[in-house]
Amino acid sequence: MKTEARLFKSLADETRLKILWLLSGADELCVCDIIDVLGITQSKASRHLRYLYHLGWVTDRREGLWMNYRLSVAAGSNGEKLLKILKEILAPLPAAQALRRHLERCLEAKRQSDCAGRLPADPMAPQRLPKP
Amino acid sequence: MKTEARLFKSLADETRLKILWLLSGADELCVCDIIDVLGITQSKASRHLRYLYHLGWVTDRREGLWMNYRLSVAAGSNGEKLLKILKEILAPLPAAQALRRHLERCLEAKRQSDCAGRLPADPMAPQRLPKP
DNA sequence: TTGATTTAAGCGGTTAACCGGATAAATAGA
DNA sequence: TCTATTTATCCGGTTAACCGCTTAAATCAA
Repeated sequence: MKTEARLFKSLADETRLKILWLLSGADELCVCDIIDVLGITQSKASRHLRYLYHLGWVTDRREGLWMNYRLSVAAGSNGEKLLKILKEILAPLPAAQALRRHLERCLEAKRQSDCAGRLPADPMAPQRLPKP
Repeated sequence: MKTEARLFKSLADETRLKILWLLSGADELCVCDIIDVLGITQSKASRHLRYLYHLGWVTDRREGLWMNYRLSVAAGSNGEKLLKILKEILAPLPAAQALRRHLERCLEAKRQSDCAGRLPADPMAPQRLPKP
């Protein structure tokens, strides 16, 4: 039953809760998205994402310099059940809703400003603007 | 969201998981029941039960020397949802099933010997009031 | 009152979790 | 190649969690 306690422990941290919440509303996010939206240090974001990765909550996908993470819970698994409850618990919270909106704003800003330079879509866009 | 992280943290301990599991299969248990079934120290059992009490997982009811605890999750609450998932997660585990059987054996022994297990090995000693 | 019994809480010690800052690794472009 | 950018990891320091032992509090019987 130590395994099950560890599963709950992976949800016993506010930052990880927020990360899972954000990922549950976006198909894929990179580390710098998490950094921007949550306003946390790079080491903190990366550490928690690797933590979730090693526990099987997320998968990683490299795309050039960026590492993208997305939720990965098998249908019928304990993780899926817990994630469902987690969403039910967080959904009514104003703080959680604000986080979702903040994420959308950050993603939109990224699309417009530059980081579209990440995608080989627009060769006319200025390459890699400095981040604030 | 700190509150929600704390809620998951209350399940991030193997002993508390076992206690909730036992309580979910018995209407009421006293501290010494937990001690016997889990084979843990008195301070450990009491500490975790008070922890669960202060978080609203259980209620207490004094009955003479004994303090009885029972689950207390409001219908539709986050706690009720989590408890449901917890039971689904633990139910198929052999360790959890064995725990349930062990609890039944302990309770049966207690019923038969009329609390003898908790008293000094003196058959002539005055009997304490039997528990309903 | 005294003594026995159960439980809660206090006390120190150990371990684990979390953090920020620094560094290393990986990648891409010049 | 060299440089810039992103991410992962390492390093230490701090805090929080958990534990066993002990003591205090509550209860009941003699």
